[in-house]
Amino acid sequence: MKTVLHGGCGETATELHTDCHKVIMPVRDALDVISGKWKLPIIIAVSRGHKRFRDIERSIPKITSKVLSKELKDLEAHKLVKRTVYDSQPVSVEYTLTAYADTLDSVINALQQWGLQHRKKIIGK
Amino acid sequence: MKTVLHGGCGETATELHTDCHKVIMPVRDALDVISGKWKLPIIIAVSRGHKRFRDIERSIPKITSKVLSKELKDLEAHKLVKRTVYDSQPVSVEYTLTAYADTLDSVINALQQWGLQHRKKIIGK
DNA sequence: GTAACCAGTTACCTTAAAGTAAGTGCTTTA
DNA sequence: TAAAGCACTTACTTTAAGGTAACTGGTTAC
Repeated sequence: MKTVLHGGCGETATELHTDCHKVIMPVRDALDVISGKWKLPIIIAVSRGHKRFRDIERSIPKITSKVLSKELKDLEAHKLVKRTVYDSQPVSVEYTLTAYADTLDSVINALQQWGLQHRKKIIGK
Repeated sequence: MKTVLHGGCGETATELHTDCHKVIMPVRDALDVISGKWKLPIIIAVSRGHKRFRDIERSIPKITSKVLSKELKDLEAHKLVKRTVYDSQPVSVEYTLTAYADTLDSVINALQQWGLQHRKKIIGK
């Protein structure tokens, strides 16, 4: 995993630019972690109680095991998801959200609300 | 532009899945519109008062005119940005946010806040 | 009159994300 | 004992996003 934080640019910054960058940089940092088609859907699925690999897979339309496997590893590396192996018979694996993932709640809520009204706007016209 | 809304999947839905999809689908609808490296940075730049093409270009580190041109068209198609041509001498072009784009405020704020604390967490360790 | 600014466009190329399909090793159920 | 479930992996291909660089056609400032 590459962890990137977005820093300044090489240019002479005007007041407007400086102000602007103060918003753009953190937003890009956040997008680096959560953007892509699958990361938020996976976080949502796990937060709703889907803990097992196949269970998560079934709860997210169209996802494949290959993609799920890869994204879960990314999320684990970002400390958003915890993977626990229980050596029962047979061995079972559980994925849970970390406390850190809970801090994404406001982001998910904002996106959900916006997505809902966007859908209404699209359908309603 | 393709406008996609995420609908149900073909499977028999359990209670958990139904609940889960109610969150996943709108989030994916929202991500379809705003994800990618450049859309939110552009919206932020325009909202901060950068109206002219070259001005926006300069305010966003590393963006190129090709990408900016394409993304502005996308945003216009999604009714988030308005392009106005003034036939002064020489002709000037201005980009402004629509009222609809203002509804993204809570999304941008949530991402900015999360990005800031994420940056602190990464640097602080 | 030439250099620079504006608002882009064009062609080409690289990389990363995602999709397709099949297979692995293990276990439990019918 | 054959089928199906679990948790994945591997190999290959397609698609989309983004980057590089040059160029257009107009305008204005030096």
